[in-house]
Amino acid sequence: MPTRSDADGRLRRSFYDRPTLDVARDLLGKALVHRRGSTVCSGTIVEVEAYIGETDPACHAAPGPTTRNAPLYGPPGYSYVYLSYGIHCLVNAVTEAEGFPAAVLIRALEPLEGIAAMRRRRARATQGRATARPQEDHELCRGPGNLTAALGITLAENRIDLLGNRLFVEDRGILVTRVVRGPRIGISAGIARPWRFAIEGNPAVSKPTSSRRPVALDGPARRE
DNA sequence: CGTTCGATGCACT
DNA sequence: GTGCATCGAACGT
Repeated sequence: MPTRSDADGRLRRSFYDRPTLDVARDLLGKALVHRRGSTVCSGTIVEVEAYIGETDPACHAAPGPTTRNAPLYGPPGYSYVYLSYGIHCLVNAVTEAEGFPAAVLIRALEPLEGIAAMRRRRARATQGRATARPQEDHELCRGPGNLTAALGITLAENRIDLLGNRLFVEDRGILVTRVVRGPRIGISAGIARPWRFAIEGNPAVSKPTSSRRPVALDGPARRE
């Protein structure tokens, strides 16, 4: 079978040019890396969600092509970053063939490199607000808005090639065995689709509302 | 345990 | 003008 990463472990275009659910599951355990100048921040991807096509009511492509969602219709292996609730930038990896709008939202990382920079950025992001600063390392990138703040990913990182040297994903040989799967978080439509994946038991995984608990992939079927 | 709510910017109707 | 793929504190039961 073809390798989907290069000699350095960088994921190739062919990794992203696949069914989105496969890409989502396979992104678990990979390392997301952001370089800004000499500052490098990275973390192991521990939680993702898939957004697939115009028929997925929670996907930004649901209304058809617009200015904002244009990256979803572009080639796979590009970033899609947008502003959520006027406060947080959320980062996706575009998947599937060009023309089919789909992506994987990166929801949580376990910090690897650049932890001091992550703490600085998170502290800056909470300035002027009565919000507690993260104490433990695994809190730095827990949640899609938190991880972009920690890594310094902004709208300036929208629609950039994930095969470049600025924002990319690496295979560092981590084998993920236990995966939990459940409904996506924070959406009002499309809740029935279990398109959220996370590494079981990882402390950096964001906490869903109790009514939306994930279930183990191997576990018993969950009642609707 | 659970739900509510403010902060905040912008794409979209 | 409306509604978010959020976060975390505050408050209700």
